[in-house]
Amino acid sequence: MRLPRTFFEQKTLKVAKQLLGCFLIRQIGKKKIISRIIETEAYCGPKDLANHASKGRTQRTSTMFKKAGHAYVYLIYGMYHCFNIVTEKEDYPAAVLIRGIEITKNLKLKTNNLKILGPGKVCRELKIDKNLNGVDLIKSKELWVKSGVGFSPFKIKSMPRVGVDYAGKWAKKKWRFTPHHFC
DNA sequence: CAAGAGATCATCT
DNA sequence: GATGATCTCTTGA
Repeated sequence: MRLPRTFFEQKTLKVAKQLLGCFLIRQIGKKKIISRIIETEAYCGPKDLANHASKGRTQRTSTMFKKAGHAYVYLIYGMYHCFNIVTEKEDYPAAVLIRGIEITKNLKLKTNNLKILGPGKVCRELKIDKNLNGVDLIKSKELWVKSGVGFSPFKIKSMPRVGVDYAGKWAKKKWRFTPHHFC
């Protein structure tokens, strides 16, 4: 079933971990792309210097201040999009970046699946662009998340986030999550 | 195989 | 006018 808003209103770190193994559904016209989330990164609140919104509310980051469950999509390095899901309460800037997915080509989840690692590649594969910025994943017919089998919490590996060296001590936080067997 | 540079533009100063 | 939550290709050992 589709994940309810209450799921995304939990603590960002918890959402990031629980999203692993959930299904990400992208509906384009009559085509449906079903994928499973296999890597996430947490961006928690205004104090997190790696978070765009740590410098305050601007036009770009205003999406992150929305209610939990909205999509935050932005363009990076002029050519790649990154897809985040807003978490926690309204007016609190926090989000989970979707870094990696696995396309499920058949209903059996074992083989024949294509792994997409890297936020830029995820968006290219799912045709996510800034038109989807601000979309409500609770209501959207184009993009939403379903609960999945999930991975055991004990198999989740955490590591430092990527590309955020400028964030000082926040850069060392192990807020990047992936199931253990993908490392 | 590792390392480095280029592509390319919305957003903020 | 500078820069970035990236990716890919090219270079060179």
